Amino acid sequence: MIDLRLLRQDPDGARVRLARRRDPAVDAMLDAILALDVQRRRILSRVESLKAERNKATEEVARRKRARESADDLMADLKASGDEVRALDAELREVETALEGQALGVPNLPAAECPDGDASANAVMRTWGTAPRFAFEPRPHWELGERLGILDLPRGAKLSGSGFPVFVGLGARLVRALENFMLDLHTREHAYVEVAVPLLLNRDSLVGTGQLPKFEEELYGVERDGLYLLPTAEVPVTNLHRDEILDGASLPRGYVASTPCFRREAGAHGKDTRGLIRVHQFDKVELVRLVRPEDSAAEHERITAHAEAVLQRLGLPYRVLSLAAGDIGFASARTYDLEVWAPGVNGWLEVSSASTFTDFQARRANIRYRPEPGAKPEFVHTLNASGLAFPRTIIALLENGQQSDGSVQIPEALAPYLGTDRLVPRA
RNA sequence: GGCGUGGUGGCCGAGUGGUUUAAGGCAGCGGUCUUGAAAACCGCCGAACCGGAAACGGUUCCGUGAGUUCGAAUCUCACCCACGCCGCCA
Repeated sequence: MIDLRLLRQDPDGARVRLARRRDPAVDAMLDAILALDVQRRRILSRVESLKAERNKATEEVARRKRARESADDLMADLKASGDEVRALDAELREVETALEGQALGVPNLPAAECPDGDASANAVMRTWGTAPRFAFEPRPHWELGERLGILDLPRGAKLSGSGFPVFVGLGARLVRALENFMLDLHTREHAYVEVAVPLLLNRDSLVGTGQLPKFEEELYGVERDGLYLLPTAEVPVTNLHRDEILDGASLPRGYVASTPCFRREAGAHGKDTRGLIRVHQFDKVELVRLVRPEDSAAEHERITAHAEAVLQRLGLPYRVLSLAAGDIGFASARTYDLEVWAPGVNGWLEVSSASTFTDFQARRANIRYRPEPGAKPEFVHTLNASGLAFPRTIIALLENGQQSDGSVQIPEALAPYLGTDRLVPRA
């Protein structure tokens, strides 16, 4: 959430910074917030001075009662002012509800380092590995998956609809292998604490990380119980410490979780959605870090390196993009996308998005820390990165590893987890 | 799902309508003592918001929301959560 005090102090500065997002709705929201903020403080000062008077008079009533004197005159006055206080309190609540509603819709301030412009201005920071050269036309993963007998999209569609893939045999084992491989890497070598978390989450959790109230249509909900299926483990893991004050000495904290993710992908059908490219349910290993504000830029580089390590171990060629201010997500201040090379579909696919949220999520989720024992609590900075999302990793493994005989070579680092170093087509 | 018990500060825990300005303890911070540390003793020690340059002043917060009252941690109602027993169930 935007810092209201900062906005009040320097509204034009906030406007200029937010303008880089190229969201035409933002200016009107800021106008509404500033007006509501003035209104709020006007009502607040009135109701607070009324309450101060009332508290004094109430004490006097108590004093007289103890002295067995009459307080009837005072009590009659207080009855009238009580009604006024109630009316003002109601008015205040209304203004505050409106104010919060607006404030929750304002995106995070982009970091100065973000390139200017929309998605076309995303900057390639570096490229790792080399794309394999084929003496034949490389096949897309949906063909490979079918021929290898590890992917069954039609049956997934039968069970749930398109975008719900079924993995069979070594395909299912590949999912399990990726999970164990990534979790082992991050816990053993990058010192993350593994957590297994709920997949159904309440509203507060989704507001905390910024999915709600704005992106309700992207979420699957269980309306009867007021719960939502997680779109990413970022939500439960970051919210682990919602409404807490952490010991400064315990920072930075790193958590890793492997979970399914559910996304409605409303309106995304038709383009770039074939096979496993864009699905409604997928598994992902997610990294989350809670850090001191002064460390967040360095921590952003670190968490990105942790995600990159997965691709490097798998020997998959990838590139790192710095997203432009007009392309970063709602809650993000700065994002690096990791895109893996997929020769079968002849394109770069996003397998990880590493973001720093500054204090935006911490403010919404009320996650604070004490810099020193006895010091005032401050908001932490939160970061996350996929490490990695499975379907596109599987796409890259199949399409980069494919051989002329239709088999697929599995990277050395993954083979022990899969129990074989080669996937072979069905007879 | 039914019945019962409970929810108080970073943690534990007292408090059944008005000096609660939430007792007491633990943890934390500062000090005395000590070569240093521990122990002991003394003092300080919640959060948010509003006004103010600051000093400071004010308001709110005892699971959440509504209500009764001049006044609510305390009384009433609804909801949420935890625990126990019963029922159902992997």
